Amino acid sequence: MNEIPLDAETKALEAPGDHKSDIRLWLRLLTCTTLIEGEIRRRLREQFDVTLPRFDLMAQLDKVPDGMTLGEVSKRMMVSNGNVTHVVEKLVASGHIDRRPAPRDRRVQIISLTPAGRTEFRAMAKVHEDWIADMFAGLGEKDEAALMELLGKTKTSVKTALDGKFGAKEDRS
Amino acid sequence: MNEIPLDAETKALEAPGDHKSDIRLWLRLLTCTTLIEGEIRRRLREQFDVTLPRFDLMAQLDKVPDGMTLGEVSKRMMVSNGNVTHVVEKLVASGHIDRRPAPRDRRVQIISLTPAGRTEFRAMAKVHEDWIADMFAGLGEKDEAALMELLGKTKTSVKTALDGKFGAKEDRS
DNA sequence: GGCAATAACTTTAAGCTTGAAATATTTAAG
DNA sequence: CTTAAATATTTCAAGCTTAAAGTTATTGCC
Repeated sequence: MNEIPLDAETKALEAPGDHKSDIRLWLRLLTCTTLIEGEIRRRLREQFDVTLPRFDLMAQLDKVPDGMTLGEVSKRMMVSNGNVTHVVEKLVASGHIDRRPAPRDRRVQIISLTPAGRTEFRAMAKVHEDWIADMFAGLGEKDEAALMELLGKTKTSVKTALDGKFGAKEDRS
Repeated sequence: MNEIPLDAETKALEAPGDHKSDIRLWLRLLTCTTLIEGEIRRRLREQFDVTLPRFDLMAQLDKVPDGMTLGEVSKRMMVSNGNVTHVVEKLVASGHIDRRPAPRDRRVQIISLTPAGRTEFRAMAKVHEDWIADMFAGLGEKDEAALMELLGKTKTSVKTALDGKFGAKEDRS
C-alpha cells in the first residue's frame, strides 16, 4: 500500500501532477536574475547616477548608428510602448538622446544617442561589462557554454508554451 | 603583427578584457526570466485578478502555519521593507492576510494568511504550478537537472562577487 | 476622393519599487 | 536608571511599468 513503484525512473518519486521540481527551477532562475539585476541597478545609480531602464535603452541605441523607432525599442526591450515614451522623455531631457520625426511617416519618432550620450554610455558599458564578468567569474568556460545552451532551450520551450495559446502552427513572420 | 596567438585555448579568440560572452549569457538569462515572469504576471491578472507581488507574498506566508514578521518576508522576497509594507496593506484590505503585533516586541508586526486567503492562494498556486511546468516542458529531466546545477553555481558565483565588495572572509552568520 | 482598418505613439490611472529619512521600541552599557 | 545604539517598520519622493483608451497619421479598398 505504501510501496512506491519504481518503474518510471526518477520521476516515479513524484506524485502524479506534481511539478515541484519545475517550480524550484523557476525560483532559482528568478533568484539569479534578481541578484544580478539588483546589484547592477545599485551600482549604476551609485557610480553613474543612471537608472537601469535608461542604461538599457541607451544600450539598444548604441547598437545602431542612426537611431531607431520607439516601436522597435519597445519590441527589443520587451516593454510597453508607454514605458518607452516615458524613459525616452527623461533621456531627451538629460541630453543623452535626440528625437526626431521620421521623414516619410509622421506617426513615427526616431531616437538616437547624442554624441555626448554615446560617449557617456560607452564609458558606463565598459565598466558594466566587467561587473557582469566578475559575477560569472565562478563559472568555467564549459559551464558557461552549457548554461548558454540550456537557457537557449529554455527560451525556446517558453516561447512554444506561449504560442500554444493561439494554436499557432507556424512561425509568425 | 596581426597574428592571433593560439596558445590559450578558446579564450585566445577574444581580445584581452573582452567579456562579451558573459554579457550574452547575462542577457539570455534575463530574457528567460522576463519572458516567464511577464506571462505569469499577465495570467495571474487575467485569470485571478491578482498581481504577481501579492501572489508572491502569499506564497511566502503559505509556507508557514503561523505567520511571519514583515522583516522576514522582506528578506525572503529580496525586496525593500517599504515595499512589503505597501503590498501588505493591499492584502490586508482585500482580506487575504491578517496582521497583528508580536506578543513580546511591539516594533514587530506578524502577518499570516486568513483561512479564505489560504484557500484562495492554494487554488491559484495549483494552476500556477501547471503554467510553470508547461513553460519548462521542452526540457528533459537531464536538462532540468543540469540547469538547476548550473544556476546553483551561478548563484554562488554572484554572491561571492557581491561579498567581495566588503572583503568578507567568512560567512556572515 | 472618401472611409474603414491599421499602425505608432501618447496619455492616464493604478500599482510596484526603491533608498532615505522618520518613528517607535528594545537592548546594552555604564 | 539613563542613555546611546540597534532594530522593525512606516513614510516619502522619485521613478518604473503596465493595460487600456485616446490621438494622429497612413494604407487599402471602393
